[in-house]
Amino acid sequence: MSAPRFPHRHAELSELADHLRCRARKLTGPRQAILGALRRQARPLTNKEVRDALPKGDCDLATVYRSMHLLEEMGLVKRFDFGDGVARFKLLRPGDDGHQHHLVCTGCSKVVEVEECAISELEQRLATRNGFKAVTHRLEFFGLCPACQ
Amino acid sequence: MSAPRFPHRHAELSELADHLRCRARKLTGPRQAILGALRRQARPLTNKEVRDALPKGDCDLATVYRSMHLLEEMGLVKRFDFGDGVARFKLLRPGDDGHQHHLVCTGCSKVVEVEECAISELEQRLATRNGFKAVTHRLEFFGLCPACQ
DNA sequence: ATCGCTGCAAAAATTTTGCAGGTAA
DNA sequence: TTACCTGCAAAATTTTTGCAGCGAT
Repeated sequence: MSAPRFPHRHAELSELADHLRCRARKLTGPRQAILGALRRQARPLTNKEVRDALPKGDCDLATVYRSMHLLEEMGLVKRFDFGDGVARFKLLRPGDDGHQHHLVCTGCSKVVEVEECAISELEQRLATRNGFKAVTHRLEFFGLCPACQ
Repeated sequence: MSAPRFPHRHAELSELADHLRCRARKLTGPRQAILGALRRQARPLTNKEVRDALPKGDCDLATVYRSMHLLEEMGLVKRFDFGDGVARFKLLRPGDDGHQHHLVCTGCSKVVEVEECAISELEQRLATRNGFKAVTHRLEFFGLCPACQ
């Protein structure tokens, strides 16, 4: 009868279960494990990093790719592209639309989250001026972190 | 003795020649052809698009890749990443630092250039606050163009 | 008992590299 | 002549797909 000790964990797991049920998808071990790996890391992870974060043999790389597509479709995970040819994914908390940007060190790949976003006005203006609909944007910053300078 | 009829073309070619000479590189047919292909298209092109824009057999795909690296190093070309896993390149005019952003149609890949950039202030703030040096950014907008809606 | 899911392996797609011969300087 | 460049082919990387068996519902 007591409140759960780790409300986040349970909320996320049941959220996953709900999303899966809606689409007649199944709550499997690999999917929970992948979600767990993403939860343990604040920075966006590549598919390989996700697999390597799991106990050896727990999940095939192809399954990670497939799960990421699914989680992305369901809006539980957001894809990032830091321009080095590898996709990265970050877990979204409930109510988080994933619209943060990042400051990425070109030396060590350290990632700092950027809260501010000063572009919605420009985005709106562009959409109107060019007749585009459903306009979104991607913004990432790159530089050398103190340790890498 | 008359002024050249196509000052752009000659300016770009001699600029290419100059940059190449500086680095003890050679002005070859494929390199001129690639520059020509980029000049003919306003939108950023992928390596394959560049090769396919050239007369069949004029230039090997590997040579396009190698040339793009070189042209990018020399600052004659800018690399873009629209998040679909393929690199794109655009010719830079002299004095153009390539710092424009784009509004890309997710339907047909049409690209609109965006003149404004309202982020230098935020960029500066981020650099200072986090101790990063040499901070740059990438910003792209995505949406559905009028024809694709 | 269904379907969906997984691992394994093969295939695709993009990009890089090695090498022998050719070419600009 | 010398060093760079090119085409061809092979390799390396990242991502997708086919398939037979396993597993969640």
